Amino acid sequence: MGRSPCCDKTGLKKGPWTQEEDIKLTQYIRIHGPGNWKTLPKNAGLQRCGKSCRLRWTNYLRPDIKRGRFSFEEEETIIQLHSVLGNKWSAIAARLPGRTDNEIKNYWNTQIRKKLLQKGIDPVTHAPRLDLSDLSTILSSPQFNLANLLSLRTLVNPDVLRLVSLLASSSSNQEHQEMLLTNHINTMNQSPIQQTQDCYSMHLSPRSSQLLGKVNLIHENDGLYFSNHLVNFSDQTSQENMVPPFSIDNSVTLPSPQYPSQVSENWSFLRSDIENKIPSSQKFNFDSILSIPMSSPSHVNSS
DNA sequence: AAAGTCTGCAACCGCTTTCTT
DNA sequence: CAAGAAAGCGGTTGCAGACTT
Repeated sequence: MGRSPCCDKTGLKKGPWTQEEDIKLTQYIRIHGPGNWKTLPKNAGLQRCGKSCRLRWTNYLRPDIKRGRFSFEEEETIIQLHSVLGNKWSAIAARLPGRTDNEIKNYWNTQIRKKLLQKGIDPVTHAPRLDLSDLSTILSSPQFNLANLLSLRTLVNPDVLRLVSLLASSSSNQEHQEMLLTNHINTMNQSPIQQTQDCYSMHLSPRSSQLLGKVNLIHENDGLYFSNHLVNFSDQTSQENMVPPFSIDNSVTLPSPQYPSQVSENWSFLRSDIENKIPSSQKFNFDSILSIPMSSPSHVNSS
C-alpha cells in the first residue's frame, strides 16, 4: 500500500513558473486569500498542484518577502539561531521577518556553511573543528607565509597546533588568525623544545598534506580533538613521507583570545576532553595559557 | 570561442505533523 | 479516538548563468 499522492498530477505543469502563472496566483490570493491549496489551482485557472502553488506563494510571491542579499546582522542571527535550533529552517525563518525557510536554507548551504568551515567551525555542531584540514585553510590564506612554515625544522607539537587552531577558529578576524599562527610558529622557532620519551606522530588530511608537502593523514571521526588517536599513530603505507615523530612539549605560548567569552565555552569543552585523554604529565597549563596577554607572549611550562 | 565545471537558487519529493470529520 | 486530508517541513534535484580551462 503506497502513499497517496498529494494531488492528481496528470496534466499538471511542473518546473519554473511563468509570469502569467504568477499573476493568476497572485490575483486569486489577493481576492480570496491563501488557503485551501487543493482547490486553489482549479479555481485560479492554474495547471499546477496545490502544493506547488503554496510553495510558489510562500517562497516567492508573498508581498512581505524581503528580497536581496542578507545583511551582516541577518547572517549573524541565522548562525546564532542555527546553533540553538539546528536545521529548523522554518523556526529560524520565523525570527527573520521577510525571509523564507527555503531562502535561509539555501543561504546556509551555499554561503554560511562554507564560511564556518573556513573559520574552522563545524557547521553542524558549531564547535571548533580541530583537525588540521581546517588549519590548512588558515595556512592557505594568501597573506600567510607558508614558506616560513615549510622551512621549519622544528618539532611540531600537534596539540599546540590544535590549540592554535581552536583559538584561530574562534576569531572572525582574519588578521587575528594569522597573528595567532605567526606567533605560534615564531615561538616554536625560538623555544628550545625538548624531545621527551613520549612521542606523537601526526598525520594530516589530504588538503593539509598537499599544502605541507611531506606529511600524511589521519582523519578519524571527522575531526580530531587532542586525542589518543594521534599517539603513536603510524601509516604503514607512507612511512617515507612521514615527518619524524613530534615531541611533546608542554611549553606553550599563545596570545589571549580576542573574544574571551566566546572562547571560554570552547575551552571548558576542550579541557575536559583533553584532561580525560592526555596523561597528566602531558597536560597543558590552561589557566596560564589563557592569562597570557596578547602583546607579550611568553612561555608557559606546566611541568 | 567553445566546452567543461561550478554555483546559487527555485522547485520538487516524500516524510511528518496538524487539522478535520 | 481513528482515519484521512491538508499543510508544513527539510533534504535533494535540476537548471540557468557565471566562471574557468
